[in-house]
Amino acid sequence: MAAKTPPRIAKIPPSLKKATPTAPAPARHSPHQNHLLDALPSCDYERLAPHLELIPMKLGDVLYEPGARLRYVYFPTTSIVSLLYVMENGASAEIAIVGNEGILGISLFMGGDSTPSRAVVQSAGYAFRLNAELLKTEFARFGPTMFLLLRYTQALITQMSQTAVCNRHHSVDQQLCRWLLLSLDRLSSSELSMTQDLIANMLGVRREGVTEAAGKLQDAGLIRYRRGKITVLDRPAMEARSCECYQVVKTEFDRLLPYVGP
Amino acid sequence: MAAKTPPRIAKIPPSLKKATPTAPAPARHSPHQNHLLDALPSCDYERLAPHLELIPMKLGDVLYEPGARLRYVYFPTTSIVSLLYVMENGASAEIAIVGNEGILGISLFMGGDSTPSRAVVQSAGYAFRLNAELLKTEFARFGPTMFLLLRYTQALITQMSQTAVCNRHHSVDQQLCRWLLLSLDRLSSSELSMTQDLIANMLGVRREGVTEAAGKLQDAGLIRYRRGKITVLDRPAMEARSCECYQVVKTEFDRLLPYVGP
DNA sequence: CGGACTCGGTACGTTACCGCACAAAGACGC
DNA sequence: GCGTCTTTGTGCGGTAACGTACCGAGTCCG
Repeated sequence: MAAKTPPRIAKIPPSLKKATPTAPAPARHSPHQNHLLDALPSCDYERLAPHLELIPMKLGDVLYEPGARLRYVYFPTTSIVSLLYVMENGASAEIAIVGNEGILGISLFMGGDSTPSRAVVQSAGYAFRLNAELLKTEFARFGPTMFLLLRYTQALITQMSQTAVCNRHHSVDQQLCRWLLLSLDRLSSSELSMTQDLIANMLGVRREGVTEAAGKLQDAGLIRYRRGKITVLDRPAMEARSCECYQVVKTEFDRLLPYVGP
Repeated sequence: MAAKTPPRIAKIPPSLKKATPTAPAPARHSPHQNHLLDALPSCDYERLAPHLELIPMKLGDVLYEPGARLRYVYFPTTSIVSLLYVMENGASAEIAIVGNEGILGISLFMGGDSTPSRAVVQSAGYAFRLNAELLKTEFARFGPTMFLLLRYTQALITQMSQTAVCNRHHSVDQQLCRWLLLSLDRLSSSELSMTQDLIANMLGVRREGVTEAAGKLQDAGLIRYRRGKITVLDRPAMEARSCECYQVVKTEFDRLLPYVGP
């Protein structure tokens, strides 16, 4: 395979893009829906709060491109964003998922100002946006916010590492379970708006492979699949089918960011 | 495969362990052989220098186990260390390589105190060891050392991400080239002491797969392989055969840590 | 120098996933 | 309500990597 491998690009499915409502009423939105923001000590939070802007995140939106200088960081509330690596030949693979437990743009405070990865909205919703300079300033106070961000980064590293191992050793079936569970944890509902093609791009496998794996799950009564909507019916069974990678990542997040408790 | 996959554990090959000399004379060793230490501003360096201990690193030594509290950090000079994830069934895969360009134990200052990964010496040599508390203290001065460590961590994240993508999309042939090049960059010579079995464990593939891939490289005149010794004969050709992952990682390291120049 | 062990090479059937091609079913716009 | 487009389902041949088994060559050690 490899060099010959064609596209497999994360194209934006136009139908879903419209189908997905631009998300629930922003009225109910509070920065506290993002666990990271919620965990800030109040004095740090007060400083940042006035500068947080609520932003709608549409499916397929690209928050940043490889190498581009970051101008904002994002704290998702109801949206989910994927960190993707896109290769020269267009093939892609997801390396991490970021939702209401985290922040997008860690390379800003890590010192890189940019990353070789691309951030794409994988599930529509909202996020709070913050100017890059303001976050850098806050980070440079060397207070609780800094340590929180670093702990989050460490958790993200775990997720990336586990993805690497999972890509090497686990079947598409198992990976699909892991992926669905990770996504589910970052949403309030048990329904995902997501085409199989999109999932395939995230996992870096063929669309047909996802169709087959999802078919098995549906036959087993674990999920219901209907044209871009997945409903998870039996979560415990999903966890049993998933590879250990899901639990490892979840455990490490809980350990490093204990406040995230549901 | 997956669940059924048996061992593939990084067992310590006893023969190589002895074969490899306990490394060159420590006399010539200086902390400046580690690029990270070398890049410290002199006032920071002076503070740490008295506490750096030169430690021999034998092939197969485990510097830390998953979940264990870190007591030291290590700055390799002539040794190379692999970060491995070992799975429940014993299967393993490398997620990053650390040599004289870096440091082992980043989770210490990232706030985790431990990682789910295991660090194994992959190429014998030396490293400077520093007490964990001392590094933490230095980090907490929020000076140049901190920013340097964070930039290194960002580079390491890139390496891990690229490994994830590489595991998904590239052939064993390509991955072997990438791996050899990354290892070579962290040594002064063009010869590696390394059994094919060990390489297979790092890449998370079968030993026979490595035999075959290495055979092709040897037939093409790019390397010479003789019982645990690989000599790279034609580096440019290796780079051409490798997947883009090698260059991506190298470029990002150079960007974030420009002083590392050879 | 000879036996034990390690390491590398080779062979063979099996499997998971790939690439391609095409058909059926659902959603949407007019 | 009809045509169009998107999404999902299915089938088929090809292939890279797997698991297993075995053997020869190199190395070590008594």
